Parts: sequence; structure tokens; C-alpha cells
Amino acid sequence: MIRELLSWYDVNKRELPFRKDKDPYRIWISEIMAQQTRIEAMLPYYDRFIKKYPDVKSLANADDEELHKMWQGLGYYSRCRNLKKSAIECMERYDGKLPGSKEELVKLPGIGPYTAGAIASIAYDENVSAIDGNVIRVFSRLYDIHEDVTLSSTKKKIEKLVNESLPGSEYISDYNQALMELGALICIPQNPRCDKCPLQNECEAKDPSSLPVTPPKKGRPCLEKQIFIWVCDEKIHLKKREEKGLLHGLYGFDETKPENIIKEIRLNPYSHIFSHVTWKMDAKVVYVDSCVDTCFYTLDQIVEKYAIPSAFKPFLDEIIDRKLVKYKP
DNA sequence: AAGTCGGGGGG
DNA sequence: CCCCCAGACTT
Repeated sequence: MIRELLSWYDVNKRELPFRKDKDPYRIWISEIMAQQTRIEAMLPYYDRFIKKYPDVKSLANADDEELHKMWQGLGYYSRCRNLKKSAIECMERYDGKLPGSKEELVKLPGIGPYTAGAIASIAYDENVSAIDGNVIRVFSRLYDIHEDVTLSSTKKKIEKLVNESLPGSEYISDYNQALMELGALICIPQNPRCDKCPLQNECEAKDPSSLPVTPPKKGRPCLEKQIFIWVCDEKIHLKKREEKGLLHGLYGFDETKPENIIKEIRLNPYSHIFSHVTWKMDAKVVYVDSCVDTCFYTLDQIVEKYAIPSAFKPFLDEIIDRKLVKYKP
């Protein structure tokens, strides 16, 4: 099975920037960016990130606001904060390098069992597993496992099967990546392309589309929000979201109504869907007569310096489109 | 074990 | 509308 898989991988693997070399730092960045994110979506972020932070030291010294800006739109922003935390720890405890084993890697913030295994196997050729959603899907089908894969018992069973399949350090890097690539290109969630699968002869799944088994979905609550976009002297008020919780550390608009409103313009309503909640937003641009004592920024500043989550982007776009605030004078 | 944490592409 | 993605962390 290893031979078929690796042969398939040699021919069909995608050329990805982080496959060009085995720099542990670059592998690390790519794996963090790829968490719960499609490869194509993170590619432009990856190139810009490596240019700005080419090594552990530059990342450890990163400015927090610039770091958030580099991550703007990618989501799961704790990932980039943990990157910096880990980089600092690498400077202080590991001579400015990433630790050299899965066991040590997993102790760093933001690096869990999957990412530790991916870095160790790809960068160090350590013969360890890297079990992500692709591998879970591939193995649940290979062995026709009908148990709920979110149960820890099922995960352990799959981990055991994966561990027993590991090919040794000579092939581990390609093997782990090949499993994931197979899951991404052939053994896909819906309508798997079994006719093109190199493992079709040994796959035990009778109904692959029904695997892996996951628990029934839970509803997503909807939260209605009034957004007040304070504008004064061609500048927009932004508030740093300091509270712990959703989008904390990023910048957003105010949700309180200001005192002296000169004029107000209603924007198109917009509903933003997060994983576990929906924000149904109604936004108004409110022109106020004074911006002392509050944080107001030009559109140019906002676009180049402040990390705005995608949930607010439609409002910014409409402000720009309708020229409600001066932009690029 | 269940919730939290983003965003987007594709059926 | 739905799914889930090279998951980790908190409760």
C-alpha cells in the first residue's frame, strides 16, 4: 500500500511553495496557516508572511499590530499570536530554532499532535504520524470504520492503524504528505474519485461517501447587532476589540450610538456567518461633530495598518464605493 | 466530551 | 442551504 501511495504521490502531488525546501521554520508556518484552512486560501498569505518574517528571530520581534494585519482575513487569529509566542520561546529556550522532535514541538503553543507530527516528519524525517482531517477520512474508509470519528476512542483506533502503517524515516515525509494529498484530491468528502484512487483494491469502504461518521449538526444562534460607524473630518472611528472572545485584538466599529449626530446614512444590512454564531448586522454611518478623545483613522490608514475582520469588510467596501469618506486623495 | 475560534469554496 | 477544510485550546 505504501508503494502504490508514494508512486501516486510522485506523479500527482501539487507543487507548493513550502515543499521547495525542508526549512523547519517554513514548514511550521505553512502548517499553522493550513489548520482548518484550504491550501489555496493560505498560499498568498504564506508568501507575504515569509517575506516579512523570514525566520524565528524576525517573528519573535514582530509588532503585534503588523502581525494581525498580515493575518487579516485568514481567521483563527490566535494562530498568529501563538506563532509569536512560540517564536519567542524558541529564541529563549531552543537557541532560536524549532525543537527537534514531535515530543518537544507539541509543547509549543499552537502546535498540537497533528502539527507537531507534520513538522517532525516533513522537516526532520521523524517516523511519526500526522493525522489531520484528510487522514481520518482516508483511514475511516480504508478500514470501513463506522464509529463517530469525534470520539476519542475512534481517534485512538485510527491513530493505532496509522502508526502501524508508518514506513520509516526514509519515506515518512512523503508518506504523510501523500496521505493528506490523497484526501485532498481523491478521497474527498463528497463523491470520492475512487476510480482514480491508488488504494482502490485494498479499500474496505462499501459506501465511502457515508464516511467518516460525524455527530449530527447543532444549530447556529443568530445575534442581531447595531453597528454605528462614527465619521468625523473624513476619518472613521475604530475600536480595538479587547474583550476576550470572538475577534479579540482586532479592530471593529463601535456598537454604541454617539451623542451629536449631524447626519446618518444607512448601509446595506449584512449577515456574517461564523462557525458557531451568525451576526445579523445593521450598520449606519453617523457623522459626528467632534472626534477629540476618540480613535479616528483615515481610510488609507485603516486599509494599510489596521486588522479588520472580514465580518466588517462589506461596510468598508460600501463606504469606499459610495465615497462616503475620502480615500486615496 | 463539548464549545470556542474565521473564513471561504463548492455542492 | 449545507458541508468541511493539512486543528488547537478551553471549559
